[in-house]
Amino acid sequence: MKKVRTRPTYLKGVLHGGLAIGSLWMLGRVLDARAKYREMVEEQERQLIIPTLPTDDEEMKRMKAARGQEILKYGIPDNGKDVRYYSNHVLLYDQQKRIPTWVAEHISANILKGSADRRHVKFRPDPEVEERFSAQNGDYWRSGWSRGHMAPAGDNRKSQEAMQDSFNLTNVVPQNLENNAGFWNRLEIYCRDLTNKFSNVFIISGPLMLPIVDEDGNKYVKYQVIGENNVAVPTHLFKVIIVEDKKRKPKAMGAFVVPNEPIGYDKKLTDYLVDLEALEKSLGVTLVPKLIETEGNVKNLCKVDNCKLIGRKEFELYFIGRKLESANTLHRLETVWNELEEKKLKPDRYLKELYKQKKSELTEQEKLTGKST
DNA sequence: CGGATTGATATG
DNA sequence: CATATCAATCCG
Repeated sequence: MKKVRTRPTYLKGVLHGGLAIGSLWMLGRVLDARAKYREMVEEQERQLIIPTLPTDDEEMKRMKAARGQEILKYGIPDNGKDVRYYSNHVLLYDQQKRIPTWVAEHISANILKGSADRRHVKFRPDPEVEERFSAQNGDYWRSGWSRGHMAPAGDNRKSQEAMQDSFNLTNVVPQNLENNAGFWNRLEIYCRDLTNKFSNVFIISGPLMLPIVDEDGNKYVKYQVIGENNVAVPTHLFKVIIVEDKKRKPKAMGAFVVPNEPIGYDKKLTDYLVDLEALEKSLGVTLVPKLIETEGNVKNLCKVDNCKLIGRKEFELYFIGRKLESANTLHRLETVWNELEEKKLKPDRYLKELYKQKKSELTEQEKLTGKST
């Protein structure tokens, strides 16, 4: 494009008529007018000429940033997607879906020790999230979906603060109850058991919305939303596990994607083993960017370990133990104890001992309250 | 360990 | 009065 430059008419007289010799006043006026003219031309150039693309990348960046500042005069749209830090977990929260995008944690045998109790803690909206972008307990109530921890309560017994943090709804997704209490629970127990074999275990968990092919042959991402706040129900859940050796080097990694539905004892964890790259692609997130650097040394978790979840009998014995521990009446204690026979389970020495101890404890207690009332 | 539901009580 | 909170009970 050619620049259009017109000579201002007010200068014509001066230039055509020549300078008035001896008139410094006039010379001053002329110089003044020329300066003014140059200024005007430059201004026209600034207005009319589209700047040529600078070859320098840095210059380009600078220009875009400067233009961006003008464009975003009224602020940068804010989706609140800053990484959020808590006592014992870190997460990215999705304000649109009202669930986390991912939740990261680190556990070790030492970190798992503790006595923080989930009975003294309640699910609550995350106080750090703007209310209109937050899920509420009411959204889950009678929805048919349970509130599933991503960073499990059982990984946060170290302190009551960590326990309470894990009950923030930013750490929760709508999860099938049977899945939550069953397969997913066993997966979480498996992760905790890994700390007996490996010094440190790093875990990232989160929800996934996978596309399905509909009758028309097209693909759709479809998910239910619950409650007034339209909390998104994930179609699947993922968990990435990294275990370290004693030198604190990454030893093995496993990525799993599990459907958000009941999963029975007939399924193995390895049935849900997936390629990390594929999971990341589907999620749109590079989950462990710094693991890539040492990828060559990181083995498949299920080859280093067997990726075997706790079995049915072991599992049922496990939570019967928990129930015996929490029994507060003799009647309750007996009810739980009778479950063993119903399920044809044989109590081990620990369970028998626990039962005996609890029985004498509760007998004593009920004698006392019986007398006082 | 992972949860929901219900009913009594407290509260504005 | 309706809603919030807690304790008790229950299930896999």
